[in-house]
Amino acid sequence: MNNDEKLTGLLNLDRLVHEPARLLMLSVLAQAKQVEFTYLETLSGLSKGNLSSHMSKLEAAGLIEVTKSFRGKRPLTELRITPAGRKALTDYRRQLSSAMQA
Amino acid sequence: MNNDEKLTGLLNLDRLVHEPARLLMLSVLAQAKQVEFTYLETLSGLSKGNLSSHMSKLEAAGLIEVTKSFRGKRPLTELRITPAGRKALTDYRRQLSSAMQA
DNA sequence: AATTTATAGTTTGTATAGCAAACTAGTTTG
DNA sequence: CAAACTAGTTTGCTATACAAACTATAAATT
Repeated sequence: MNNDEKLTGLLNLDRLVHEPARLLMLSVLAQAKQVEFTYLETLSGLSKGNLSSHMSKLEAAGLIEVTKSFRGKRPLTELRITPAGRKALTDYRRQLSSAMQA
Repeated sequence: MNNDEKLTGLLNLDRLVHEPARLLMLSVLAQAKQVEFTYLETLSGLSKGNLSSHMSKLEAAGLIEVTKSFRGKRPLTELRITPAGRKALTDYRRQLSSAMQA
């Protein structure tokens, strides 16, 4: 693969992963077994609505799993990365690194 | 800067540079003194309209310079990266690398 | 006990932007 | 001279990122 091909590869980046908010979410999820919605909210500073929307998209694409339960009497939403999500993140990183060093 | 801060830095990425088509354009421009519009068109496979639009945005932000002239009797549009553009690309890469290795 | 405030999200509305189709303007070719 | 090609730009559509408004429950305050 020559230099130009590495660069044009940028156009094939997975847009779902490329979005900064979702890239952050996946990166955090890749490092923990499980993460709470509210933790991500605090960490990222994103609005609940925005975070909820990104969460739904990642879930719909099968990159994360979401479980809703209760802690005491309060709703508790937890997120986990799936094998597909881990692969998507890895692939994304590989493509980007390749283009970066080009 | 701790791990979380590196990751949340993703949210501060320059969206102008982050867009794959423009990242490609800047990356190509960073490696050559000057590049023709038609060259980028062929290389990227982007439609003329799309390319023109991205070019205008990069120019408006001062990241590239565009000169229009004639080669023989045909219009010739050439693009060059500016110091500001080079800096924007460098900063973008640094931020992303930092988050990637986090 | 009733009202306010806080928690934990979801839904809705808006504004931006990426993309290609359609258009403009000039040039070459048959 | 008409058709086709070159080199871009403008326009219109669609998708999406974002926050404000909303829902629902629980805790705190008066």
